[in-house]
Amino acid sequence: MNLLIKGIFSWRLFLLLEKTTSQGLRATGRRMTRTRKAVLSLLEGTQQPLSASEIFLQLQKDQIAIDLVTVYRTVNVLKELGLVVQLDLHQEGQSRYELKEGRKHHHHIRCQMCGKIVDLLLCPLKKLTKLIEERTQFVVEDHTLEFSGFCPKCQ
Amino acid sequence: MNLLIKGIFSWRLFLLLEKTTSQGLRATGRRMTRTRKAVLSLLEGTQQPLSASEIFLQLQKDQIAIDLVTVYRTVNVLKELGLVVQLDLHQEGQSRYELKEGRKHHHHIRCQMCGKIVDLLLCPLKKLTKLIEERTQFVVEDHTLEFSGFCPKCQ
DNA sequence: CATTTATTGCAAGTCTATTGCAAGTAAAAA
DNA sequence: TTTTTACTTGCAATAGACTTGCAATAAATG
Repeated sequence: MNLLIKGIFSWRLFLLLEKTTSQGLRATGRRMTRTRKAVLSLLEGTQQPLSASEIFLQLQKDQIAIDLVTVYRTVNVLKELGLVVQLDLHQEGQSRYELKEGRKHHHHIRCQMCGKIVDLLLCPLKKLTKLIEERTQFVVEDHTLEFSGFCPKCQ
Repeated sequence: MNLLIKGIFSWRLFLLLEKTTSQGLRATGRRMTRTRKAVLSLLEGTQQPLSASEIFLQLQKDQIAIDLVTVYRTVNVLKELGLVVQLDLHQEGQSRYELKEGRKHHHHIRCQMCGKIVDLLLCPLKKLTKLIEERTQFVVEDHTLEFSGFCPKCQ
């Protein structure tokens, strides 16, 4: 398996690709391809959640030719496999994607000025979920929580 | 002022239009028009938050001809005036609008099956906001919180 | 009721994302 | 290794939500 995407080797990336191939793709009759490796590699090496067009542009910079359509299809496959989380942040008009692999459930805060996104490593909603289920008679499956404001640089 | 939209008179609607005109529109050099009355009237009489196209279609049913573009412009004006809140619910791909007038800050739960949206008359995030400001050094301006799951009918 | 200028409708455009299909290619079978 | 199978990709076209330009319309004011 060719791991030398962009000429950079990462042990974490190797494990991620291995696991994705054997437990994710192969198990669902899918294949590990050049483009899927490239997208996984990029997401693995990036802090901020990326949009489809950002992934497209970054890979273009890295001399990896992938159609934008393929980026959309790829992140959707990775989402189905549970490897990637899709974020629909308020007032962004586009989705962002981040690796879920090995990360705890968390939320985000976004700067209204520069768009910087920072992880919030907390979730205060477990108790609240029960209360809501009692009050509304819904079965709660998911929640989204997002803060926005001004980051230190933009205040 | 013609209040007889759809031939139905409502005292609450009368007060809303009066207040909107004098304190909102007039104060910002804007005008109370047939279309703004119609949109306000519809939102005032609806429980669920409505999307632009839903507003458009409902007004068409009510024999009130308003262009979809005008609906978008109208809800944006009402949003600027602070009379309407824009909701960008997860996985909906479109914004919804609800009257803010006279309502407390609240959040929503949405059925993943039928799309029904129910108000949650609570907000557990006041204390959390301070903690987040301390941890991230952001100044928090806003937050969004949304639950999803299955409503009683769809379970 | 005439004037001023905000507002509307229509057409066209933007942006994000999806779909159909022929060509390309990874993985299994021979 | 070669062949076969069918999953993937790129390209073009399309869909859907929303915006913009502009001429025509219609509120508000004197």
